[in-house]
Amino acid sequence: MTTTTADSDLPAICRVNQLPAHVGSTVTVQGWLNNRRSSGKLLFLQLRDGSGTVQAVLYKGAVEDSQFKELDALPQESSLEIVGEVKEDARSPGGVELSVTAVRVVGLAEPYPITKGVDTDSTAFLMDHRHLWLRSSRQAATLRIRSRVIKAIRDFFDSDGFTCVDGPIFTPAACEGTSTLFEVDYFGDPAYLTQSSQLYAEAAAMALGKVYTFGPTFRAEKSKTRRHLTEFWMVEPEVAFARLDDVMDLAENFLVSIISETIGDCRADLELLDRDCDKLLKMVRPFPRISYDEAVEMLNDNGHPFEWGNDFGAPDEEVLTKLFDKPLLVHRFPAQVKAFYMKRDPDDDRVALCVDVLAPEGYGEIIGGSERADDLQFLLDQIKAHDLPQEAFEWYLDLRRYGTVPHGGFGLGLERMVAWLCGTHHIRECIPFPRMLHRIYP
RNA sequence: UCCCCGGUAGCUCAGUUGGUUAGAGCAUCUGACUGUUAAUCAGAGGGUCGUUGGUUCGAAUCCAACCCGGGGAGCCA
Repeated sequence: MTTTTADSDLPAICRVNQLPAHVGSTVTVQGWLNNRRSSGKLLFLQLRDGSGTVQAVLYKGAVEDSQFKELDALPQESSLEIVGEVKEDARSPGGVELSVTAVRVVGLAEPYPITKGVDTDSTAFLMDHRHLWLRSSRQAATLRIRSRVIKAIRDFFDSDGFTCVDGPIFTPAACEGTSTLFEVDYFGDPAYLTQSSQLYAEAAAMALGKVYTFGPTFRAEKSKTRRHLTEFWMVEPEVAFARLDDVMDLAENFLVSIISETIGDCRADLELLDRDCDKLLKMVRPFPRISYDEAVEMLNDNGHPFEWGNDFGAPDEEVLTKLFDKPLLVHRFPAQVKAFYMKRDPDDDRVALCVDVLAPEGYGEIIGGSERADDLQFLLDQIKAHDLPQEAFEWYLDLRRYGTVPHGGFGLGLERMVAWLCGTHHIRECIPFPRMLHRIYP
């Protein structure tokens, strides 16, 4: 419980989720009117404060008749300070309720657009009202889980000797073509919003050993699927002297840590979202690891013809992930479908030392990582073969000129991770204000 | 960029051989009710049927173009 400052005449303020500890006390609850029901001389005000909702019971006569009448007609989402005694009552949702002695209307609301008939099928309407939709219980729960996932991510790396070194948002040149980059005017020259901090993370790893970057990422792809945003958050660890097996171990430990940490603190929110936490807690090490070659074989064995050399599409991933009940690690893809900076497998020059982590239940690729090419001449050849401007990469090539070492890392898409954890169908609900094709408001 | 679906009240939707004044639930407004749980009950207001053009005596309904949105593919995290 905290004490008030501005309105010190009111009893101590209590958040809704703390009310059970204050049965018998008179407290103030600050929040918004979630719902209202009346029964003649009896009025039920359901108040939401971000930590939960509580039912406040008001008898006619407890306040002046004129105020009772005003409260009996109060629009949804009006903001209130309610003073009342905390009482246990089995008839109240949540077990405790407020027996009201005073109410202050802080802000009278206009008729609220999101009404009972609006459900999650009304996508365009809810997206246009995203700023209000956040007030619904499912959206608020999702954002609390997102916040906890972010903390779990930072805690995992911070407690394992990693240094957080965020990459720049403005970048000078494309690392993989400009078609998927957002161009901005940078004092007369073109610049681009970052679509990965990986190259910068590699530079930082040569200075600090173990680093991670965490920030927004921008992709100008015109993707319209439940797995895509044009602006999303990505965490990218990078470790000097790490080999592909180390990268896969790190990814596994990382995912298990996020799941257990988040469930530890957010079980109620996950259950509100109808997510089966026990099922998630079965995601323990080791995760299945298969090579691309084995994956191709599995696809063909399961009546899903697939030719070696192609990248997996969403339907291919679905077939593969349905064969397992844990995240699936697929490693050593054909180099031709992967980025120029990935190291080749010394045992098979056709494949790259890379790994994709595919989440179960159709959430797709949540992690992509690799061991990086550490040989200067190989990178020079790759840049030429990919038709990239070498001068833009001189700084990156310097990392191979001045004490090159094996190293690797991966990137995890935050919203895809949160969507999988929450069981949310579309990742747009897993970021406060999603940016998509056709969507930049609010 | 390609494929599929849609656009009727603030919201969700119904509305076909083309035919009076376009309906329902929720929301809003008015009233009733001393334990409601998405409260209930009675009444009221609320519409450029996405836009433009065409066919027709007559179009929400049929045709065309366009606009907007949704789902998926590709690409990716």
